[in-house]
Amino acid sequence: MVLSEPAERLALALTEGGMQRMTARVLAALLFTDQETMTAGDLAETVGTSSGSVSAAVKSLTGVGLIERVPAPGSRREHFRMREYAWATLMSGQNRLVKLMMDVADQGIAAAGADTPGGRRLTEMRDFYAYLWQRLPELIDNWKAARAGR
Amino acid sequence: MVLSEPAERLALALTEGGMQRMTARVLAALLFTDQETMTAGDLAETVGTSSGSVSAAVKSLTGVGLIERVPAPGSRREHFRMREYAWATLMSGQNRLVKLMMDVADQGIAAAGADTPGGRRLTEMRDFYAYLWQRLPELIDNWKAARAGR
DNA sequence: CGCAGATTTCAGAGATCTCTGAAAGTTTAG
DNA sequence: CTAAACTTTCAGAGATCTCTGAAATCTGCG
Repeated sequence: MVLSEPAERLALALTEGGMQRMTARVLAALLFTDQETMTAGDLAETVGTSSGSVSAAVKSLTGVGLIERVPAPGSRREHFRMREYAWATLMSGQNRLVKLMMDVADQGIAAAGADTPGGRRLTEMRDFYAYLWQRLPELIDNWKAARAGR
Repeated sequence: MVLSEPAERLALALTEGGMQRMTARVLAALLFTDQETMTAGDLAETVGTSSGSVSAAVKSLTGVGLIERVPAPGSRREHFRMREYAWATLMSGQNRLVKLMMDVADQGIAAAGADTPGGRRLTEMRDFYAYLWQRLPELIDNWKAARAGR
């Protein structure tokens, strides 16, 4: 078993968004598979990589909430699958960056003084990210609500 | 002249968001300066880097619309400054990635078939990014409108 | 308790990316 | 047109990141 060409293309897109290459390929495998869940062995075979890389990838993907371990009674292997709302979760994670931008802008204003040319530029920056920080969660919640209500 | 500590911190945040280190530091210099504009020489001195790195950085920043060349009559040097709505522009640029995700998901559905387990996962993905693709531009336009109306 | 299968860790090889500095190119004043 | 000031390009050094594979660890069955 090997990753299909569309799966590789999707992995590449995730990589552009900042995800590690192998992590993205493992996620693509879990997204495209026709099975309900995949074991670490399945993933290594599909992606064509070492067990070590798969271990690192599932650790990272589990950490950000994109996939989950599935209890598999009677098997000694771990099973994984994508979580519900994985993409909304991924987007929410990006929100951490928005907060960071807001914070560094605030620190800059404090250091430079609001009434300097630099302070004015930083204020525009801070206001923009504060706006996003308020609106992005609403946007994502609306999506979840719309989806749940179908 | 050297980059202040808050400026370095801001550059680091931009780096986390995917911007090159030197590019981020040049942008931070233009953001924090008390001058109206800076020349390539100013930037090299402030950031403490080579002329080559500054050249690459301003090329990249100009390309994505974050800064602009300012005509400077009577000077043989180029002057740069941050553009208005730079942060909104940066955000709009990220939208390209949203579109890409939508497209690769669509290609996946076409390849896998909508009625397979993989196809269903891909459909959820496609729908989510299609939603963002519609909503993010609205969000940014609203910001611009609110800002212009002050 | 001990073993077999499965997973995780980690050091080092290899690949990739970034930065520098010098040479080439460009622009404007004289 | 020439020269001086400034900017851009680019090859290679250096730094950083990623992946592999083998050893160590873990898990659950007999």
